[in-house]
Amino acid sequence: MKKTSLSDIARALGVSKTLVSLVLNNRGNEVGINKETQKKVIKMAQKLNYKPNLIARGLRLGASKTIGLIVPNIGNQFFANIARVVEDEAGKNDYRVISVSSDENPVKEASLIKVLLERQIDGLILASSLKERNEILSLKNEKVPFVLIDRHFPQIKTNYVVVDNYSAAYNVVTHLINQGFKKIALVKITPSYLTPIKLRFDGYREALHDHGIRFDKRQVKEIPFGGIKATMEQALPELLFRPVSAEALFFLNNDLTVAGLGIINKLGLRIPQDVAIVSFDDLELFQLLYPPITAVAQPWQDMAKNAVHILVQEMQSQGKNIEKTQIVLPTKLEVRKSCNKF
Amino acid sequence: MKKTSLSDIARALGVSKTLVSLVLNNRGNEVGINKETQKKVIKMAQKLNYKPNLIARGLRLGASKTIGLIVPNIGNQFFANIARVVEDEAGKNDYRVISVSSDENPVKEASLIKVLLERQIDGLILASSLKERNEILSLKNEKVPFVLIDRHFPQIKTNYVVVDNYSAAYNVVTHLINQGFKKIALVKITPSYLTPIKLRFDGYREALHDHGIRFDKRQVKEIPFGGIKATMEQALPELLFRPVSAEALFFLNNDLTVAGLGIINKLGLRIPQDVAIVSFDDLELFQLLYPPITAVAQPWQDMAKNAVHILVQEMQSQGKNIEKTQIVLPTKLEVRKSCNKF
DNA sequence: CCCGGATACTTAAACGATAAAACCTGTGAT
DNA sequence: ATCACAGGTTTTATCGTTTAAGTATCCGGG
Repeated sequence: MKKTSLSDIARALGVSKTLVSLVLNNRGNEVGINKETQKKVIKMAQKLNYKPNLIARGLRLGASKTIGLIVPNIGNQFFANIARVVEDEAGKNDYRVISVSSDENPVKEASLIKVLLERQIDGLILASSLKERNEILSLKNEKVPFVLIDRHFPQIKTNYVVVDNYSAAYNVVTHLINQGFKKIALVKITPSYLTPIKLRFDGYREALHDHGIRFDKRQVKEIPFGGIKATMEQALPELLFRPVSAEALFFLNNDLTVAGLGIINKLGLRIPQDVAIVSFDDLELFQLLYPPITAVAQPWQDMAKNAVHILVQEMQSQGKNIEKTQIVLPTKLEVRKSCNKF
Repeated sequence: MKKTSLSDIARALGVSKTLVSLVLNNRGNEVGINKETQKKVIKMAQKLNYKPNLIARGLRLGASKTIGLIVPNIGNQFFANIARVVEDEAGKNDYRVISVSSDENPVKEASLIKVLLERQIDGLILASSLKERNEILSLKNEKVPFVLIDRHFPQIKTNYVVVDNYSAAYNVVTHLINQGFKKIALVKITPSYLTPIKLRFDGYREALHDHGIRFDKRQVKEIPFGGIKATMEQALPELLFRPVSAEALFFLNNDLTVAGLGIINKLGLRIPQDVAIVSFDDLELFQLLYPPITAVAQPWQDMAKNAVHILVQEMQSQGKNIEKTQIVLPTKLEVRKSCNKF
C-alpha cells in the first residue's frame, strides 16, 4: 500500500493539489477557500491516512527542521543528560535531533560534521573535540547556525554555553588545601588541548600557586579517552605511592572518576584516609558511595536549554547576522566526605 | 554564499547535470564517461565545495537513510548505552539515527511514531511503552520495517530482541531464597503492562511458589515513571517495616535501584543486614558501592547490535516479506555482597 | 454594458537529485 | 553507401511539496 500524497487527495476530490496543500496547512481561510471544500479535503486526508512528507517539504522550503548534536559519547551520562534536554527543547520548536558521537576524535568529528551538513541540518550543537579551529571557522563561513557547548574556542567569536571551568577547579583545589591536603594530584583526560581541560588545569595550578604550594608535574597524569581503564591502572599507583605519594586525587571527568574509584578499590585503599577524592562531574550514585564523593556538579540542564534557545533564535533569524551569544554558567561544588581530612 | 548543487557544477563545465551526477556517484566508468571529463567534474566539485543534498536524494530515491529510535528516556544509562551502539552500527551502513524519548507515555509515543514516519525514516527500533497493540499492528500494515527492543508483544509476529526476563527474575529470587531470605519484596515500575515487567513479575512469583513461599501482594509496590523519588519515599517504609518487614528488595530497573538506595541510605538501614538488595540492570558504579550491589546485567551491546542488523536486513530487502526474527538473549546475574545472608 | 473587485480555484515552476530513454558522432563491417 | 554499434553525453520525467502568478465566474456600481 503506497503512501498517500497530496496529489492522491487532489485526484480523489477532483481539485488541485495546491488547494489541498493550502487547506492542510490551515491557510484555507486566509486565501479564501470554501468551507465546504475545506471540510471535504480534511475528511479525505484522514480517510486516506495522509501524512505530509517532510523530506519533500524540506527540499522545497530549504529547511529540514533537524538539528545535529555532536558529543564525544552519548553513552556517557553527562552527555546523555544533555542529549535528553536538547531533544525536549528542540522538540518544542518541532526540531528533531540527530546525535552522533565523536569519540574525542577530531578526524571522526570533521567527517560527522560533513555528514550532518549533507543531511541539511538547520543547525548544530557541538561539544567539539576539534583541535584546529579551521573546521569551526568554515562552519562560520558557510553560515551554518551552531552553538558550542561544554567546550569553546576563546579566540573565535561564536555562540557558546560553557561552565566556569577555571573557577570550578580553583575552588576544588582551594577546598582541598583548606582541608589540609598538600599533595594534590590531577588526572586529566586527553586530548588535553580541550579548553575545559586546559582551564581546569589552569585553575588547579593557580590555586596551588596562590597557596604557596609548588606545582609538580609528576602529580599530573593524562589518560587517553580510548583506554581509560588500562591507563588508569598504571597511572594511579604512580601517583599514590612513592615518590609522589599524593594525598588527594582530582579527576577531571566522570569516566575518570569511575575508573579511578575502581582501581582504588582494587588497591584496597581507603577514602579519604589513604587518598581523598574529588570528581569533576557529579553522578547521582556518587552520594551513595562509601564515602560519598565530593564532586563539581555541572548545570547540564541549563547548558542544554540555553544552547537550544540560542540555536533556535539563530536559525529563525534567517541569514540576518545577529550577535553571537556567550554564556558561562557557574558550577556547584558538592562537598561530601571523600575529601574530608581524617 | 549559496550551497553548490549539481547544476552549478554542470553549468560551470557546460555539461549536463546527469553527467555530473553519474561521475560523482562513481558510475562514470560503468556508463562510459570520458576519463578526462570525469577528472574535470571531480575537480570542479571540489573547487565549488560541493556536498550532495541528501534530502533531495532522499526524495528522489524514496529512502532517507535515517532510522528512528524510540526509548523511554535516552537520559537513562541503559538506553543511552543502547543508543550509542545503535548509532555505531547504523552508521556502518550509512544510516543516521533520530532518537526520541517517550517517557513511558503511550500517547506521546504514538505521536512520536507519527512524527518519525512523516520524516520518512526507513526503519524504526523501539523500546515501546505502548499498551494497545494497535499502533504496532498499523506499523506492520504500513510495512514500516521495525524491530522491537527490550520490550515485545508476544501475540504479534514482529522482529524483536529482548532478554529472558522471566528466567532472570526467577534466578534472582531463587538465589535470594537459597541465601536464606524468605520475605522478598518487589519494586516494579509502571506502566506494569510492559512485557518485561510482567515477565519479571511472573518469574518472581513462580520462584516463590516453587520454593513453597506464599505470594503476598503487600510485598509488591508499583512506582510510576514520572514520580519515582516521591513514591519510593512512601513505598519503601511500607515494605521494610511492619507488618510486611521485607528482608530483601528486588528493584526492577536501574532508576528504581538508584532511588531506592537513596531512601535506604536516608533511613539509615544497613545492606544486607537490615535489607538485602538486588537490581535488575547493572550500573558500573554498583560494584563500587558499599556493599556492592547484586544485579542482573543485560547484554545491551548485543541487544542493540542485533536490533540494528535485523533492521538493516529488512530495510534492504525492499518490500519482500522476509521472515521476522525473534531473539531472546540471556542475562547474567552478577552476585555481589548486597544480598549475602549476614 | 462594462469595469473593478471579490471569491474560489488552477497552472506552472521550483527545490536538487536520479533513472530511463533518447540522442549524436564516428567507425568498421557488409 | 548502409547499417550496427560503441562511446559519450543530453533530454525528460519524477519524487512531494510550496509559491507566485494566473484564470474563471459572479456581483454591484457607474
